[in-house]
Amino acid sequence: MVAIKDVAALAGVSTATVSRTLSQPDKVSEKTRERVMKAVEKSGYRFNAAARQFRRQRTETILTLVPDIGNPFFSNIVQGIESAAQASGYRVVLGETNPELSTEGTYAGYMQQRHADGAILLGVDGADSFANEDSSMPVVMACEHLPRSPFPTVRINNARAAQEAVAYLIELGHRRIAYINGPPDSPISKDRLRGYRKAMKQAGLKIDDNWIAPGDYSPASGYHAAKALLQMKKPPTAIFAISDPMAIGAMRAASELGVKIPQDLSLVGFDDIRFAEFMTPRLTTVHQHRELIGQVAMEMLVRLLDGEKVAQETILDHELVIRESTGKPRDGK
Amino acid sequence: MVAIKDVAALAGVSTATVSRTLSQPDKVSEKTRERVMKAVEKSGYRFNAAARQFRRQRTETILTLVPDIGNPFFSNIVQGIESAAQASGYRVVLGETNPELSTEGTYAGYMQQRHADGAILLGVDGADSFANEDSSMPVVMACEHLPRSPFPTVRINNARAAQEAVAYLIELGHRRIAYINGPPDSPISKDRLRGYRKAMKQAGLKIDDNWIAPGDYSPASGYHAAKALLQMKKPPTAIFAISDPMAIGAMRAASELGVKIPQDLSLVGFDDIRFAEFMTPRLTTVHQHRELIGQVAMEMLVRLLDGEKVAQETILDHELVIRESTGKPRDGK
DNA sequence: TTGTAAGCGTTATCAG
DNA sequence: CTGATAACGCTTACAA
Repeated sequence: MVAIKDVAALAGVSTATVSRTLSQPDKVSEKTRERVMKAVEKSGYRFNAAARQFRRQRTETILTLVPDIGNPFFSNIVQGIESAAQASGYRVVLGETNPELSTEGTYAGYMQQRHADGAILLGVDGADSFANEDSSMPVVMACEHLPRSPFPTVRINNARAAQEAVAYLIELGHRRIAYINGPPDSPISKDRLRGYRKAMKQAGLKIDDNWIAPGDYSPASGYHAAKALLQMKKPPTAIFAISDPMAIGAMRAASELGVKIPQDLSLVGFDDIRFAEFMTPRLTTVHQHRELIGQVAMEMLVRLLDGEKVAQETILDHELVIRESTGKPRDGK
Repeated sequence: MVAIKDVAALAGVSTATVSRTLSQPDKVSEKTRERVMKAVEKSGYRFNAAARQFRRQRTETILTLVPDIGNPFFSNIVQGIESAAQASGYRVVLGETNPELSTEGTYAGYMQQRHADGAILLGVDGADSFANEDSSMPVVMACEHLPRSPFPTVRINNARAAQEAVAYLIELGHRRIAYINGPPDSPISKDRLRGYRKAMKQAGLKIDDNWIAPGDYSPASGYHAAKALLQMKKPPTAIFAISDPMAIGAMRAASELGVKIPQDLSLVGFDDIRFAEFMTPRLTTVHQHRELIGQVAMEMLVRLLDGEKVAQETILDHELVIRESTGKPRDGK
């Protein structure tokens, strides 16, 4: 194995000089630099990243924990994280927290064992174990905030976004508005449900508990939820699904039941994934700046790693994007 | 910083014993183990992964290079890689090769600098730089094969899959069948195009060059391609798009032009992403076992890292999934 | 089963 | 600007 000392011998300099040439070329005279680089070439030297990480006690790696990489919403956030990480010289280790795919606790001891310098958690799955370890760990949460969490968070105002979406449906004239939920214990679901309830209440509308259908963000769950909703004796005239994949599932259910969107049913999604504007009808949804969320999260983490302070909560903008899946309800409905 | 030697002192054993207790607990007597574990607790010791990686000269990390994580096809493959990696004790570092997001060459020197023990390349982007370095590097390619590549590959038979899809359209009675391509220089596009040509030729059908529309796998590109295709004087009665996102874009284009699927236009996609079966009409497409591709790739890489031999080409099954977006052409067409 | 001790390859410090 | 040298914390022969 060719190491720095071999290059040093070949170039007739010290190991320190070789190291400097490689890491801080400007601290070395031009002549020396050339000689060293030539020796590097000739010797077939390959830098040993593990040795540097060991010596510096920094891995320049961050862990990103994602509930479901298959969901385009999360994968777009990961893209933002990855490009920001690249720009700051960090690597991204990816871990899925989805319990169906991931062995419980695989990543729990990850920070503990100093495999990574910091972590970004997309959603609260597994966040507890991080909080338990040592709350001074450099961890940033994205999308979702853990109540009383020690970790800075970047997200949109989920309650308000949901409220606006539902308010828009009400404004169109809808009174029976159903809601397809996410995992019921997740803060994100709770926030959005709160927004839904608030909008309904402000309009003086009663909520039938059966209108709140369970879901898990997947298209299949949206499909089943909508099927059930649309087959009620007095079905809702509008559905608000808190993820686009669920909304897409709901579109499918409506189509199978001969329910026309937006004539018979208005539908609003959440996230504005790439596919939303290609649906027929084009999907009305709440846009989140997905790449930006990832970028901001990574930038916050870098500041944390540099020992700087960051805001405990960073709230990014969202936008209700009105397209074609929403309209006025039919008369008499 | 609490290190093994501190734990050793506290437990009254040697550092070797502590190391063994942590890495190979069965090589240590029960009594000692307990004593050491207690000392670990008391001292607040945290394992130093970098030190182990350095000492062992193995990072237990693999690099996965993905053209576009935002494409559900790739992200599902990554899920397969990640879960297999977890099962084998490896970590996955994720890198995007998409030149719009990624700085050229960021990951080229990655193996060179021994940041990872091996790599999985999804698609050939950037594969050259790996081949240049040292062809003995543990690298597995997935989805796409590089002609004369030194790297083992796992993929489906793309040419045959495309041929079957087109043959099916021909069998339905279509004669004017258009094709939405991927990046023209990629082997995957070439293989599938070859399959398309072969099927057409076998049926004695001429191909109008204008039927081969450019695309890049994205829904937007499929949308534009289909728009152009459907506005020809004598438009095709069927379109074969070699990615589902492009097919979804094409559905949108058809809808805007009042072209009914499958009555006026049959449409076939490729990959069978999650959303395909939720489209209206449900999308006929070529199913690939996405998670499996990732898993197999990872398992091959593990064997490579263990010094075992692996097959140069592993061809997995695909299936033409016939749903509702395809049908007989209208009479006289 | 346990201990001793020699590294792994880099970087940081300090002196020249 | 360059050199000498001492770590960094762990693993692993080898010895006891």
